[in-house]
Amino acid sequence: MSHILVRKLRHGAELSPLDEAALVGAIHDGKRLAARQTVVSEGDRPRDVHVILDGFACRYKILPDGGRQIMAWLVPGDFCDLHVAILGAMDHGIATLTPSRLGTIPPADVDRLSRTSPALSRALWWATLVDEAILREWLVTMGRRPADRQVAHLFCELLVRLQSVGLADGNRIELPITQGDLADAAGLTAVHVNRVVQQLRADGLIDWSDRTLTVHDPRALAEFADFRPNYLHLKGELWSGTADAALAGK
Amino acid sequence: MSHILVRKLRHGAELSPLDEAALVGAIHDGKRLAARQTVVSEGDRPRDVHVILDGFACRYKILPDGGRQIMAWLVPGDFCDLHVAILGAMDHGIATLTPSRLGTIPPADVDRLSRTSPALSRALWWATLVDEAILREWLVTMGRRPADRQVAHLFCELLVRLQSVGLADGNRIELPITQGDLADAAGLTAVHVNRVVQQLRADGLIDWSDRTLTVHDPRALAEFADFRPNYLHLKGELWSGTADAALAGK
DNA sequence: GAACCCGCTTCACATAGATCAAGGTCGGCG
DNA sequence: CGCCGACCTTGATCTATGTGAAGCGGGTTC
Repeated sequence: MSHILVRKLRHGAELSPLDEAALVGAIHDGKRLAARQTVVSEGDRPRDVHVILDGFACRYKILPDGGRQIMAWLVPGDFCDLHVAILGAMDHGIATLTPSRLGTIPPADVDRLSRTSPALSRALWWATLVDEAILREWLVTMGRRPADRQVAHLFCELLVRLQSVGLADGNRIELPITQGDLADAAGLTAVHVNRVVQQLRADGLIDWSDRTLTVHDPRALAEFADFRPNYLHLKGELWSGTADAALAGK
Repeated sequence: MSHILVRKLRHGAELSPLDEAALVGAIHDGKRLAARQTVVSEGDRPRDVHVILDGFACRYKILPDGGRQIMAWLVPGDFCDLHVAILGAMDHGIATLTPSRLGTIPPADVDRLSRTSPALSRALWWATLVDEAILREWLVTMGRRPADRQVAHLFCELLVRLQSVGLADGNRIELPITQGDLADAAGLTAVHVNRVVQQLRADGLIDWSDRTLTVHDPRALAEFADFRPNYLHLKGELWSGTADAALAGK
């Protein structure tokens, strides 16, 4: 099976075998980290670009009162800091949520690859723009959707994202994060997330136990959450027939 | 005075006079739009790239219940849809908030410029990455900050962004948007935004009348809002001495 | 200059979600 | 093998913000 990063980026551009080989060749097998370890801190200027090869991590900021807001899940295939070189210092931190394996790529190689291959250049742009699109959708969710829809929406997104890189077993994914983590991402309280999750379970929409999330009926959950995967800009007809099609026909 | 787009992008890269001329030369003077007009709709694949030359616009999504979430302010110098070509269809809409003037750039020219000039390429990346950083900060604000801080934070950000492109008169900016618009951006209600704005006025932090926002003491407002401009990744020492410096010394 | 409309303001009341607090369960570690 | 620390669960109560409704002022239209 192909490299996780290749599986992801194929959604963003048509990569030639040469592109794929060059990309994989640039990845240095990096460190393993335990759960809840800092990968990069706010203010850092990391030397290398990090890629998640295995495990879950997140982007976050800490507030003066000690609160934490998670602004993105980083799952296998995701870049942590593709373009720090351009921005200078990190404006947020990155930490693992579960034991993880990270790869690194020297920034010079990133530059070279994207100058050499139009397809890779496009793929890297695509990955960045999708990250941005996800942020926009999270903003909508936090701003305008009630807590239960919000949590359901996060579940839908995670399912699709993991499916898109071949890390799902049907409608079941490994989701070894904590309800507290989920709360920090949703802008809710752990207590309230707990109540919401239990309701989703009681409604037969999901099962979440043994670090495994099972979505019994993805279309029903998507309907409930008002989840439309268009913002993930994936190739292929993931979940064809969801509200996505409804929008297209509008 | 130089072109608004140049003034903005100079924060992202060292542009040579040639770069600047090439960039400005690529901009076609576009249409004028009244307030509250759609520029691009969700699902569109706009032919040209749009730049705001004058006025205020926003990115937004509409929810099934009719609610609107604004996900970004677009002010003069901002790109509306720099990379639709890569993503395919727009996953959100763009609309003017005030009467505006838009420029357009053919996507082929964008490609050419960024292939030809490393500095321009970097500047375009920078603009995109800053948009993303702003989204992250908004997420933090919506998730973890109370309504009054949230509104104050938006004011701080707007002030700095407009200052950075020379559109502020000291600590005063033209802010011809509606309290309802502000509410749609903050994920609040117009009623509640009204209460909060009045409180900020009563506390002597701001004045907002005649479509003009005056920040009496930027450092005090920033302190109140927990605003640190680092995420805007601007050149120069805007507001040096704010909490930003505190973080650096941490 | 009357009629309107839009945005601002205020008030009374409702509620989603926060907060505080107390168990309970389970896996890891001494 | 028993303790301890994370995490989950539940309950009671509080509060920030939403909802619904009404009035007001200024600018625009006819």
